[in-house]
Amino acid sequence: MTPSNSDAIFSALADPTRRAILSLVGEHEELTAGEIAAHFDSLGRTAVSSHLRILRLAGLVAERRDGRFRHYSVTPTPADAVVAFLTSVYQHSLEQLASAVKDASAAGDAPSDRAVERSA
Amino acid sequence: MTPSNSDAIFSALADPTRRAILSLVGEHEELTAGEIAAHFDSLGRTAVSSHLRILRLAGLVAERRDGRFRHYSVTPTPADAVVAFLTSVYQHSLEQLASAVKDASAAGDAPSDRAVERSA
DNA sequence: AGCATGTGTGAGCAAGTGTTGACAGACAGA
DNA sequence: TCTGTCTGTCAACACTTGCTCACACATGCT
Repeated sequence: MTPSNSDAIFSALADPTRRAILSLVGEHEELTAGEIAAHFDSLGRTAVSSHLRILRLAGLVAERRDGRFRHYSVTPTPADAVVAFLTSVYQHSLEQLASAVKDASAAGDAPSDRAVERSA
Repeated sequence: MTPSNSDAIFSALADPTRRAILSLVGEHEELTAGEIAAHFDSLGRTAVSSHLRILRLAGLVAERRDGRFRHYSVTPTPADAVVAFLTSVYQHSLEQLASAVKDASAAGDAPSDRAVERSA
């Protein structure tokens, strides 16, 4: 029994590169490791591979092996731990959070991590 | 202008101790640094102080100075960056996320980080 | 003023994390 | 089968992070 899955999830999310990878994969149906690595010039292939491994271990991405390729996709229901935590902390202002989610949903267009800067 | 606030937020959330502190503070209106430290026997007072500083810098907790005491409380609208990111990644299964939030809300009782283990 | 209390800060050390380079395995095509 | 491509893993390095100890600052009480 590992202590808690949320540890792995939050640790995985802590790294900006991994969040970028997750965003990138989320924008597509599936991406191969090579395609992902191609998007990060400043990063070596092995580095991307390592990040992918961590994301996979955290259950945030799924891996599908197809010949010599490995296709990655975001796991559909992964945010459980995150939502559970947010709930436990912000239960008081939960309606606010819910409406924030709704607003974000209405926006439709993926904000992409950078769009968050406005919340400075 | 700092590049992005989400970095600080996700980094702050990456540490289990800090999440525990955040949960603890969230369960109360306000807590002094000493009260918070008292809840973590395995942790020194200065360690808690350091975590508090990181949480404060990330904008996750607010500090109110009252005499020689410092009262900490969770910031009401901090999850913006988290929600924005989740949205960008899971926009496809966003309704699911919204309903998860609603369910958690309905549960009422704070799950507390540990309750997340079920999502293994 | 003097002392006790509540709390943050800086130095130093132990542990963890990310990146790179070299190597190994799996598969497709000739 | 042989070669090239796609990808993961291992060892080593530098960097970052968290913890403790000692000290400093501010406030309240006597």
